[in-house]
Amino acid sequence: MAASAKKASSSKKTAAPSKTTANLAIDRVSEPVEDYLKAIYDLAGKSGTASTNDVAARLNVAAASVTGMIRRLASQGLLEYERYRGVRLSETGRVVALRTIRRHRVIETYLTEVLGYPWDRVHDEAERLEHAASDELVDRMATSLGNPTSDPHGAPIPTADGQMDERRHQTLAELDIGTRARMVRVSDKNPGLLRYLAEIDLTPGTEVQVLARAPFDGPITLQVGDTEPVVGQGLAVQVLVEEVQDET
Amino acid sequence: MAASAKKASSSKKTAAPSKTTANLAIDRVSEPVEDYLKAIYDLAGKSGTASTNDVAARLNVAAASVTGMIRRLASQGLLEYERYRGVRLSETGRVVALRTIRRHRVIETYLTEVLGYPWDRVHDEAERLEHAASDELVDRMATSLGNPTSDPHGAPIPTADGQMDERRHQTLAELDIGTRARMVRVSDKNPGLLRYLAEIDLTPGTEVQVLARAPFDGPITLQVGDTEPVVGQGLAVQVLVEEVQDET
DNA sequence: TCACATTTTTAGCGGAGGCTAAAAATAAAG
DNA sequence: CTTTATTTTTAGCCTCCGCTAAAAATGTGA
Repeated sequence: MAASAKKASSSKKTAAPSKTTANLAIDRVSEPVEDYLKAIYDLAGKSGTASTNDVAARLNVAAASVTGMIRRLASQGLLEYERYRGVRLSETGRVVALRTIRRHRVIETYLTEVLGYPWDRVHDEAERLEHAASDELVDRMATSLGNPTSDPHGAPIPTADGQMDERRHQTLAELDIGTRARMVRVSDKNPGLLRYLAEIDLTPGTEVQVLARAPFDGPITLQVGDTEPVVGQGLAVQVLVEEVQDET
Repeated sequence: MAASAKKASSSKKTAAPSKTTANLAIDRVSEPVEDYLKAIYDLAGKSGTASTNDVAARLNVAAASVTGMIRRLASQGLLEYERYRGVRLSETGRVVALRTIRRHRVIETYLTEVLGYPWDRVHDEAERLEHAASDELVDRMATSLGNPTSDPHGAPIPTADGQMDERRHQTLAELDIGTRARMVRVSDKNPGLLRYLAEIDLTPGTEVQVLARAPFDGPITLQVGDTEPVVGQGLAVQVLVEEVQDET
C-alpha cells in the first residue's frame, strides 16, 4: 500500500483569477494549439481573419485537419468561427498567440546573443523551446538581455503584457532607387537567405541604398553600409527596410 | 495553385549512419518515451530491471498504461521485455535515457548558475525543456558552464558520449556519529526539502558532521560547516554524503 | 443564370497514450 | 500444496490530432 496516487482529474484547479487588466494567467495550451494560434495570428494580419487553406499551408497539415482543430479552438473560446467564413482570434486567443510569439522571439534572441547560435539556425530550436519554456524563464532571459524590443531578425518582441509594435515596413523592392534606408527585418524561416544576408552584412540596423533593381525580385544592386556595392538575387521582397532621414 | 506542399511522409531521411563507436545519432523519441526510459533507467539501478508497478508509480500513470507503452518500446528495440518478468533497457534505450538525463541536468545547472533560478524550482522547468532542447543547445550550455560534472543537487551529469559517474553514496542516516563528511547530493524532486536545506546551508560540497540522530529518519543534530549545530527532521535518508579524510 | 473550379466541411479512419474493469499469472501464507 | 494476495496483462474505451475521399458551400466566367 505504498503507492496509490491516482485521482487523475485535474479539473478543480481552475478558479477564476484576477480578470482586472487583460486576462493574463491563461491556462497553457498544447503545442499544436499554440502553433495554430500563432499561424492564425500572423495570417490574419490586418484583415483580422484567416482562411482554412492558408492555415493548412502554413502548418503543413491537411485542410480537413484545420477544420477539425478550429472547431475545438472555437469551443474553447480561443477564436470565433463560422463555417465557410474563415476564422478570427478572440481576445484570449490573441493573448495566447502573443505570449507564444514572445517566447519564440526572446528565445531566439537569447540563443543568438548569449549562446552564440548563428541566426540562420535559431528558428528551429526556438520553435521547439517556445512550447516548453515557462513565461518566467522567458522573462528571466529577457531581463538578462536588457529587455530587447526585437529579435535577431528584426521581428518585434511583444512585452510580457502583450503589447507589440505592429508597424508595417517597406520591402527593398518598394524602395525608391537611391533612397537611403535602414534594414529592419527579415523572416527567420529561410536559413539559406539568412546565411546569404550575413555574408553580405545585410543585417537589421545596417544602412542600405538600392543602386539598381530589376522588377519581379530580379537582380538588385545594393550598397550595404560603407562597403563595395553587391549584386543580390531574390531578396528584394524579403528584406524589410525603413527610410532614413538624411539630416542635412 | 499557390499552396500544395503536402507529401507528409518523412521516411526517406534516415539512412544508416556511422555505427562505428556507440550508436550516437539515434532518432529523437517522443516526450512520454523519454520519460519512460528515464524512469526505467533509474528504477532499474543496480539490478538492471524495473517492474511495471514501480514505473507506473514513478510516472503517475496506471499500470495498464505502462504495459502498453512497454510493448511499444520493446518493439522499437529500446528495451527487453518478457511478460510478467519486468523490463530491462537495451543498449540503445540506455543511451537515449542517458542523453535525456544529461539534458535535464545540464539545463538545471544552467538555469541555476546563469539565470538565477532557485534550486528548488529548476526541476519542473528542466523536466519540460529536456524534451525540447537539442543536444547541440545542451552542449553549448555545458560548454559555457565549463562542462560541469554534477548539477546543482549534486547529481552527476553524463558526458555527451554517455559516460556517467555511477558511484553510490551513503545517506546521512548511515553515517557514524561524529564522522566528518561532505554533502554530495539530494533529490531534485522535493522543493520543500530543498528550500529547507538551503536555509540551513546544507548544499553539495558543504562539510557536515552528525552530532546525534534518532532512528527511522527522526530528528538529527547536524553541524553544517562552521556554524551552530542545527536540528533537522526527515532529511537523514534523503541527503547523500561522502566521508571526508581527516588529514592528520 | 448555369456550369465549373475552388474552398471548406463531413465522414470515417489510424496511431499514440491515457483510463477502468476484469482476467491471468506470479508470489506469499497457511 | 492450496488459498489468498499482489502484480501484471488483456479487453475495451476515450481524446487529441493527424489523414483521405467524398460531399457541400462558395465563387467565377461565360
